[in-house]
Amino acid sequence: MELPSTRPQPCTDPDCRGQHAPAERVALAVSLCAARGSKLTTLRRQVLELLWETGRPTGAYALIEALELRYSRRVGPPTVYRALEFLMTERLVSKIESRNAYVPRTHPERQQDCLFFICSICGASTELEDPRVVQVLAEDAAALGYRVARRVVEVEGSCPSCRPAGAA
Amino acid sequence: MELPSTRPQPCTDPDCRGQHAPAERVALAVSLCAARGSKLTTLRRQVLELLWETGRPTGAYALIEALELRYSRRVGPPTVYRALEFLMTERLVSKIESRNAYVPRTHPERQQDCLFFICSICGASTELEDPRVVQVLAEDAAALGYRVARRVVEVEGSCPSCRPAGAA
DNA sequence: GGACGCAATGTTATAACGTAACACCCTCAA
DNA sequence: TTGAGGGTGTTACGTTATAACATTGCGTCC
Repeated sequence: MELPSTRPQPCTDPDCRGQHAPAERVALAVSLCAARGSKLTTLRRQVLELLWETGRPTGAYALIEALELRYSRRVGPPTVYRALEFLMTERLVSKIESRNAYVPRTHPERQQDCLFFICSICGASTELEDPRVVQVLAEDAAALGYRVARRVVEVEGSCPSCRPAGAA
Repeated sequence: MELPSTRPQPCTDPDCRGQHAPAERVALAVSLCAARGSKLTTLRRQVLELLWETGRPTGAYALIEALELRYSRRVGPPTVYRALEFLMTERLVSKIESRNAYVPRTHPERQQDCLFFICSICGASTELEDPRVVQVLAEDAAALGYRVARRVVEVEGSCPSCRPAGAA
């Protein structure tokens, strides 16, 4: 069998063009939602901003606290969960199932679920798209007669920054 | 690049030899733990039996109810969670993160984390080992400088039995 | 045999995560 | 203007998981 030879890009992506600051990420989301005709309300935008600014997977209740701190906005759990649901539907956010936490997606315009590498020491996560994973899982699903609706691929480990110089 | 050509086996495995009934699964676990010098106590064995008998991912609180029904044994959450922790350490059980549920593993003697296909209609899950997934994730991890400790790969979809005759 | 050590389990309480149900409010269109 | 619908607020509760400490059981060493 053959797999696509595309290698993963940890966001050295051509269409990224260095638009990596939280504000730029959010601006992209705003225009994307405008184009889609979906409503990125203030609350939803604030949640997305917080996720970008935090820089790591964040739980719903931590977001509630952050909304209070950063925007002096007191909301209940249902409110935040509804915002997260919207953001996930729009592919602006993914849930890290193994952590009950949420991360912003770098490429909301793409359809495929992506992979996440999560550092168990610092808690940071790295998003990746790898067509080879998609391909292999599709083959396995076909062999089992499964129709794929959603992929959850999360690799837990230690990131380079947390394993300085030569540690295994 | 090349990947190992080994194809996944949905438990048509040579070393399975048809030992697929719950009692046989549990017997295997008993001898495995004996060989390892780890203590598969009554409680832990009962939890494992229940998981095999249920035949699908089961939550901790459902196990508490099942222990009461099946063995007239009343236990609190910590007790069951500790049993599950032991069983996971011994690789006799895996957690399905996307469901907060637990499944018995068909090949506790193997080290690699495996993949799960989960039917969102009937709730059943199918375990699979696919060295290609391991390989691809290892390559991605290397590219990012990550050291892999644990893989969570869960594919949600619909199983053949739940999509009769020709449905996409 | 008794005292100790240690692992396993039991118990209580609570933390963390998530949702149902209903109220309110704002906007937009007829 | 009024009614419909989507978004948010509020209350209450359901579900999942763990901390902290008590008890039990079992083997070992003197």
